[in-house]
Amino acid sequence: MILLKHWIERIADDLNEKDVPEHVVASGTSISGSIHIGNSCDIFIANAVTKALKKQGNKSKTIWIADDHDPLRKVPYPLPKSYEKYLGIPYSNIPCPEDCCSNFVEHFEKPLLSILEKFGIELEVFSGADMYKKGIYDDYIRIALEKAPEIIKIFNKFREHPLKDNWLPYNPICDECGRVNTTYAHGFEGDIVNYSCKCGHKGQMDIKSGNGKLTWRVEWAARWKIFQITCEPFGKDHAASGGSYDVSKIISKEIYDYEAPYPIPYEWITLKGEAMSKSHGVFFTPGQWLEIAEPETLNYFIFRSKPLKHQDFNPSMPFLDFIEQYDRVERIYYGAEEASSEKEEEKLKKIYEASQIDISESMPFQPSYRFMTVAYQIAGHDPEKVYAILKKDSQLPKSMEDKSFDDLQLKDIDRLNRRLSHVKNWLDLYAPEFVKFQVQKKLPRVEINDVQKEFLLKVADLLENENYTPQELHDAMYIVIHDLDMKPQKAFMAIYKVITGKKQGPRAASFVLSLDKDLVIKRFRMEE
RNA sequence: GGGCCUGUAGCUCAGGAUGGUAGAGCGCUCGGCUCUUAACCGAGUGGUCGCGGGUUCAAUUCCCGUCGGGCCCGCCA
Repeated sequence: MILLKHWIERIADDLNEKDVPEHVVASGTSISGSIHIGNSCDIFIANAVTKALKKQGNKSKTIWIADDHDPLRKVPYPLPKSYEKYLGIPYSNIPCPEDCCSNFVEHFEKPLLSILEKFGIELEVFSGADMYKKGIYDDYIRIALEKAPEIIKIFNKFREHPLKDNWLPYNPICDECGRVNTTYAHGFEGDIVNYSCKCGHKGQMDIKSGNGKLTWRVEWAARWKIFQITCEPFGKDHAASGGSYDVSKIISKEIYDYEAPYPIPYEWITLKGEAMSKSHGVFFTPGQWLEIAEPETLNYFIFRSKPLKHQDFNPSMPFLDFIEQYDRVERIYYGAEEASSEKEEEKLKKIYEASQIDISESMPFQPSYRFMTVAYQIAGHDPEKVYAILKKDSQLPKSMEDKSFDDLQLKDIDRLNRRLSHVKNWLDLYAPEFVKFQVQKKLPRVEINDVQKEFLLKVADLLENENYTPQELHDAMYIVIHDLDMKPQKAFMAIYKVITGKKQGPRAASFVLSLDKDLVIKRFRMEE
């Protein structure tokens, strides 16, 4: 039972076999637009591996390299078409689209880098463009140029159409048009490379200037050695046989004499069944995640299944199920709920552990996310009121049933507040219309029949004369319904119509009681 | 041409490395005073684990094959 290991631990176990002074787990992201939960997966995985290695007593760190020397290939959402003029130009040479950052790269990496701390992720940040400018790649470029014939041989093993004999694994940035994907380097002398560009320009450049780029598979291999990378997660596109990992692995060994890192290929995450696409605007970022839930829940999303499993993310209704699942796992972890089997318990605990940033001693307060979508719409962001609603509707865990709001610990109130803002954002951003309702400030224009009116009047009288618990009111209302010989559905509908203007709503009795009594009575009497 | 993932309850998916005929959530049904709702609580219901072989005392799990679904690489990175 304790033999069960999370896949992150297994990877750490494998890495533990390697005899290195320090593990370097690398992640890297192309800055081709907003960085979303799909392509920032490697950061989360890399961080988790580092954490697991440290737990074993190994020295380890996570690094992140911005692939910002790559050329722009597609204009990312939501930039205007006019950005097409930058196609082919390295990201690092493109201006900030909103004039808020020093350039394009900063504009898109800032939203990610600024929130990593919230996820408890520590990493060393590097810029590809910077590395070229500082000359870190220089020796590797020299080797690549000299060993170009060998590299061609390796590449050709995987190619249908062999590369030309004069091909060089290096692309200068054109002096004239600024593009890096339209140049062809055909010769070199020392550090000077001769090239021609599709724009018609023929030129020479010095590799030391940083105005050029190793071809990807060679760059990747060089990078492994430069940073002494021992492990790296990457998208499945790199992992296909004959793909870039296969080739870079050989380049690394034969050209740079470095053992390729332990690979962790991962599957892409789809959004409501659609492939995430930066150019089409179909994506969901870690920052957006934090608007609607705690950082641990994203970790849970990523770590609950093996990295090559397909995962779909849907922030709409299924998100509520997801959060409830997370809460359940949390309860199981803290022994507040029993899992269906020992095996399941073991597994879920492992996943929970892997998802936590700091594991708290006692179980965090879990005001039901789903229920709070209702409570919030009644009470707004008023934790005391919301707490009262939770209490009245038996939504509190046993240990809190008797506690009043004033008895709550600070961390519980904190948690309640945070979840309230998450729920608010979810309602604003992703909730479908049918779960939304609003207590109308004035009597909405509604059509209800005489029996329904009679029902409301009688209930108003009841409320005026007595204080009820939800159950008592519920029962009392049914007596009225019975007396009037009406369908319950019609009765409830009347309540919702005069209060929210809709035909449906939250469970009527507790809903009515959670509202201001005078308002309800007046409303039921159709007074205002 | 090569490779990966996937097929398990009505739906979404765990499990599979260490073989001993299966789990969750949602749904559904029922109950909670006559109890609406994708928003409450409780109980229950639910599967020849895609198909065919093989190994084995025993296969959902391992092996081979096959069919269906999704995706990646074929040089852009």
